[in-house]
Amino acid sequence: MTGQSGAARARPTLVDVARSAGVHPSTASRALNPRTRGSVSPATVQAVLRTARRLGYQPNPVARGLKLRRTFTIGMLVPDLTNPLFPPIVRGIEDRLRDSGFIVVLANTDNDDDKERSLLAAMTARRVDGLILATARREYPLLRRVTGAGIPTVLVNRTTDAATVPAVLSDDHSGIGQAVRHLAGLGHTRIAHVGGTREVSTGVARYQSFVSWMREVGLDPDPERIVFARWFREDLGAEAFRELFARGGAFTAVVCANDLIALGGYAVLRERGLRCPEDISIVGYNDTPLNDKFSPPLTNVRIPHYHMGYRAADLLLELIDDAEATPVDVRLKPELVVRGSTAPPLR
Amino acid sequence: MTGQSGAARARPTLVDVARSAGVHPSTASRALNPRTRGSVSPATVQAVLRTARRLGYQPNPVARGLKLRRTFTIGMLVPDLTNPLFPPIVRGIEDRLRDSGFIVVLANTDNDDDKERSLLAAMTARRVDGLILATARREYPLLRRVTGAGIPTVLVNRTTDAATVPAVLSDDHSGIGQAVRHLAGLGHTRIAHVGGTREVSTGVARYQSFVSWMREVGLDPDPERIVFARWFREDLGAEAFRELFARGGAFTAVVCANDLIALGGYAVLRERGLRCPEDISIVGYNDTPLNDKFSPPLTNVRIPHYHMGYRAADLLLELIDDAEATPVDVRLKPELVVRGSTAPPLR
DNA sequence: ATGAAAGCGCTAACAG
DNA sequence: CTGTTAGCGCTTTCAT
Repeated sequence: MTGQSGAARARPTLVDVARSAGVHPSTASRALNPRTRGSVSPATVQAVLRTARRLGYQPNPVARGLKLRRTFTIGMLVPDLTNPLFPPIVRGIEDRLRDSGFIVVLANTDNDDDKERSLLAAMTARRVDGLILATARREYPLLRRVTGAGIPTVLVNRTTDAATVPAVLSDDHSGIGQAVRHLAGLGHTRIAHVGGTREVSTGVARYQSFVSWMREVGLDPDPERIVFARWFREDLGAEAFRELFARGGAFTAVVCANDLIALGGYAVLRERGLRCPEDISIVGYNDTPLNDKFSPPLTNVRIPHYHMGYRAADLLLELIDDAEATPVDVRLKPELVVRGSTAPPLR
Repeated sequence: MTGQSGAARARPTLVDVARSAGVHPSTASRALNPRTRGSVSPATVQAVLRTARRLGYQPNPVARGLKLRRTFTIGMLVPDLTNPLFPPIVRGIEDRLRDSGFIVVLANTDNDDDKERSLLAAMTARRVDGLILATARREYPLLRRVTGAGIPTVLVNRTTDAATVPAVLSDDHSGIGQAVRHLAGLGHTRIAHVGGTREVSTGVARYQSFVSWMREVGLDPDPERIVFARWFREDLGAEAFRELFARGGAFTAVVCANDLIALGGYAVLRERGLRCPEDISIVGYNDTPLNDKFSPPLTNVRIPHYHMGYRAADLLLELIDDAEATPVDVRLKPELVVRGSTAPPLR
């Protein structure tokens, strides 16, 4: 392992290309830029392009950005990349942005407000051209700072109560509806809900949808059968399940606000010697990878995460192009995936 | 949802601060920069600092970078972020780099050479200050282009045969050794190996370590019991397991080159009505999340992914600071995690 | 200790 | 169609 000597032969600049092609730098600039190329004689364009290629010229986006006041960079904040929810979103964003010449700067906030604040400061200091945030809470004061600074921003996966920026979400009302109808169709009547934290939009939306769909199908959304995990985590999901059992009410199925919570449910059923789906049916939410490998394989609502990221990038690009654009929220349809964790109640 | 008006009140520049503090821009610059602050009178420093704060001045790293020929940005390439192996590595890198004022630009290559080439070009064009690559193959010509361009580069997780740049790896020899000794200790003698692709360093290293450790513990690494998955994927792992069975040899345990392959093994055992661990013990590699949720919970070798990323960032920072540094490879120790997929052979 | 001047690499009026 | 000029925001000699 030797050091990386490699003489870093100076990269040719636009001036080098211009000189070598015998034209003025601004002419070279125009020839190189497809948008302005029209105002340069074809012959000159050819000459410039050829020498640029010969010299291995690559424009310097930093210098370009300094002049244009753009960085061709967008910032993305996620709570925690190791949550399997986020990688597909990030991929969707990156795939969409790449084609437009943007790059993605990624950072994790760990749901830590101070960290998020300083990350946001770092990104605005770097003059990112836009921001995609997967970290929204219903109460989200930090958002004002970035929109106030005039940075185009879109939310993904979660939104705020005071919806001031466009968001790309999945349609939780539809998703929970599919779950509830599936269970009702199987013959369940006493269906419980283990919600996620109501601090974030998905937590409330799924809870509210649960209540409204239960009524819709003619069942009773008994508050006794509704509990909330303090966060979307397996251990806290388990905690919530224990509370549900502790209340002593009867139920034969439970709709969980996400997969991790459902997994916590699996653990608690095992603790109590209950079988899934024979004794209790469970449905998860998100369709994170490997859900089909658990025992039993988890029935759940699949959210198009990759697609959500892709659309969020779309929206952001629009916003960057035209600050006056007034894009609306995008709500993608989820889809129920029936596997082994749901079955008719024993009776 | 209304557009984001927000009047983007012009950010104050260094000149604004200087004027407002009644000094020359260069003095303001010196006062703001901790390194040059010494050559400015304390009074002036105070004045500048105060007005900078009052105006909410944030230095523009783009302009700064143009002058300094640095971007305070490092590029990171992963094959596919949705592979649970990579998020913790990325987090380790980001956490380490953040403190030094660097940001991370992330991109996925999907093991596609063209994509990787163009991504690398995009990153060098942007003058990233360094590169961390998790995409190395044993034969890796692309690497020359970046080292040739003088960009400090560190490999993580995998390395190349011609080790020309430092790499942060896990010690596969140790890891496979722990797996083999665990199985041998349980009483297994006919142990098989389902390797990963030999295109990448981890594939060969684990294979070679398997052979040498089998000999070490006095067992026969029969080639009949060694197969390779074409890639580290569940379906291809299953394919390899089928081939292993098709060969007709006897074996009571198998060491897999990674977790996904082990999962493929689970599926094939089920196909054939075989039980794990009663009929066949299986050990995985990586300790990706949820390995403890499968049935049976997967015994495997845990790799300190987060830490690997962290150290890679460390190394890169050193390299950036001192191009003449000749850092060596770092090899982190893995650790066997025994769960339910291994047991003594029935005999 | 501070100011003057130049320049990083590029683009965009403005002339001609 | 092409060249001239100026400047994005910052740092750094070089003077003073």
